[in-house]
Amino acid sequence: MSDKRHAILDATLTLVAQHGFHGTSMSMIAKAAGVSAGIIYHYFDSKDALMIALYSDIKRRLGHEIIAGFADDMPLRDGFRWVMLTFLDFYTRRPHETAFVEQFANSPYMTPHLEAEFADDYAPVMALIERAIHEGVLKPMPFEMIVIFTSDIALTLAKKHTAGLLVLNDALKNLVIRACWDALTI
Amino acid sequence: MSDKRHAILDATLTLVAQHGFHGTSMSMIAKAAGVSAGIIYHYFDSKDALMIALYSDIKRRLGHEIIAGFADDMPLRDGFRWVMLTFLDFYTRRPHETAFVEQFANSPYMTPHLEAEFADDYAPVMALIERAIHEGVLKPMPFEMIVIFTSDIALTLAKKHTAGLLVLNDALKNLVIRACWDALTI
Amino acid sequence: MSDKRHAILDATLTLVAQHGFHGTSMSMIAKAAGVSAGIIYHYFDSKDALMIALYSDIKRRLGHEIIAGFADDMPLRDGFRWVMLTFLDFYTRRPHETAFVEQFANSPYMTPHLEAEFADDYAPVMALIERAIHEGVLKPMPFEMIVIFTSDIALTLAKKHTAGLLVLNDALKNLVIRACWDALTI
Amino acid sequence: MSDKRHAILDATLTLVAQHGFHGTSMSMIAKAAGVSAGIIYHYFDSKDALMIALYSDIKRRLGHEIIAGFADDMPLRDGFRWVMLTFLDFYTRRPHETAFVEQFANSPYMTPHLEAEFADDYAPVMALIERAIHEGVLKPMPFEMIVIFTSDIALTLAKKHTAGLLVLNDALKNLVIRACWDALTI
DNA sequence: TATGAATGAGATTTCATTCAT
DNA sequence: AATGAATGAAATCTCATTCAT
Repeated sequence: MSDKRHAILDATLTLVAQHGFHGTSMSMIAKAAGVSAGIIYHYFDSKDALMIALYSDIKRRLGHEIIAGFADDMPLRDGFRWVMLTFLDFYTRRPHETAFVEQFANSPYMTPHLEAEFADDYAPVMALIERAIHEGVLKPMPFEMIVIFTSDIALTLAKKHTAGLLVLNDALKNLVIRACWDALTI
Repeated sequence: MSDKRHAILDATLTLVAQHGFHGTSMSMIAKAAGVSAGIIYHYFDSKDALMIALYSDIKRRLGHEIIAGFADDMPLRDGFRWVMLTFLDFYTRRPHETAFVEQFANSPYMTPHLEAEFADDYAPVMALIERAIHEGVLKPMPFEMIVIFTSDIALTLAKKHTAGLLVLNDALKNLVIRACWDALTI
Repeated sequence: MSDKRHAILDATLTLVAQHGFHGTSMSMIAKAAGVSAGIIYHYFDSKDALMIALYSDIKRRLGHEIIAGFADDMPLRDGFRWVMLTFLDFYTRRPHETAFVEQFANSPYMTPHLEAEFADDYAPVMALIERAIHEGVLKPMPFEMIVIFTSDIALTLAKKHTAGLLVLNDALKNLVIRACWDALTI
Repeated sequence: MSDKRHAILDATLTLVAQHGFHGTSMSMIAKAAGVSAGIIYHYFDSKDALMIALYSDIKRRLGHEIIAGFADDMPLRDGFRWVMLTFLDFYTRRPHETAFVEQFANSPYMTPHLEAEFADDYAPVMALIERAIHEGVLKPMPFEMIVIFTSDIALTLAKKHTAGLLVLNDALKNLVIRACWDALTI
């Protein structure tokens, strides 16, 4: 991928995290990326398309980080722990990405159709969940409840950490992972 | 409070829930509220002030709904259940308010200073939590963890219900309340 | 109609006649009309809508000038002469309107649907033509041929007069009116 | 002439006929012609120069078609008929060229100086007209009147044919040729 | 209180043209 | 002779806010 495209995405991420979608103009992005305003439209069709591309990018990277530590025959509990730690890690180490994702997810940009595009990137996680259901480890509950007690909790927690409302040390990580495991399993 | 002020807040709520902050202009609000564009500035200093006023309004109303069912000498578990049910109810019955609050909370409008203003409206809940800590019922954890396993979980769940990703029936409500109680208590 | 709306239409007419659609920017129009750029969008939805409104305006005014001299029981030949003289007069006395109409008619703005909107303004002329057909004065020919040998010829002639390619004096007017009458009648 | 130059002119013709000057960008032309945007500037100095070159091209081709059927000693009436038929043919068979010429002729591109450049291409027609004047066949009238009752009428008629407003069959062609001959001759 | 015309800055986007390769 | 990324000015249009009435 071209250097310039990357610089544009990078500048967008930082600026939106700080100023929001509304507060981030295309000329601000151009200036921060060190490119001309016009060239952004060579790489992205519109401001909206740029935002969507950036969201996709982040989701994909997060998916890769999760998959990276996966083994097919991992014990369920280890898999769950790895997923939670990766989420917590990503969301705390990358506050800009996290802020962007949160804004995006609660904006009119977000559509179910878009979300479906990342299925491949999270396939191993899905496989893990299906294995857990099959082995009768999980309480019977809708799939989205599992999302809540993994990704959503991790995101919320990391945001509060970044905001300085709590300190996400190892003890708290363990506490949350344990709490969520207890919440999900029989 | 004047009828017009109320109409403006109402129109703003609906429009922002549908189109986002960015997609909601003052003239759209004026038209939807059936008032002139100029008069909005009689009731609110600026667009930002209007948004902040609306957020305060919603938070206050939510606080009142929670307090309404409170008794000082309520058993802890009953108090917890009431709080959870009220959150779940409010967030599912009022999807516009919920969407607005979520967008607001993840936007540059939000400041810790602002959040502190609602302390009074949630005082009885705080008292309940302090009683629980004092009685040694809760696991030792930062205060914000308690927020996560009550308000934040309820909000996330209600959003998924509104989005049609799951159905929040009584069984699921009980399941979540139980899971969160288990997560928080020793 | 408001003064400002009129000033905008007036400025647009002059500028487009001189510089063409492409060469006439909204800010040029605003400056020439002595208004701010934004207010144009209070009166017209878009640049296109402004151009279409101006075209309609001119067509309507031309229609009124023609109708003004009409009597229902006019001899056909007098009616024809009046129509031709009015066209020639309008197109020579109003070179800006003429240049604008010509550009508009040969641009993508023009649609059959739009043209149909002026039927009412030219109804008496249509009635005259129908009377001529009914009385068997005209050669059998498509309606548009009649347009060619009246309006279109007059426009072309006036343009050449304005361009200095010929001088449209009374003698030439009579010659053309006679030539067109001969072309159309049996 | 190079293939690429030809492809560029061809693409420009089609696009301008459909979208107008304003609606036709250099990159649209490049894509339609299957060349890079930059190379257009190797063949033409600017967008304006390209448009002018295309106009010249069309006028020259039309001139050639007319001359092709000419004999110096042709009877006047046959010459006139040939000229009219060629105009009608060209303008109906080549609607893109016709639309382009019309737009161009009514745009700021057009200058008398430019028009004078085609004198050579239409020299035999001019000779025919001079012969007609010399032989006393024509009514005394300005030269441009002759243009109106030949080229301009043919163009207008063909445009209406292309627009579906009338059908230009042999009968109508003969009617028009006769009408114009009558209009011009004593 | 209330209107809505008016402002003017600024937003997104387009596009003719250039230039390193 | 050819590419297409890059520029930067300018275009259209929006919008929070003001103000005469």
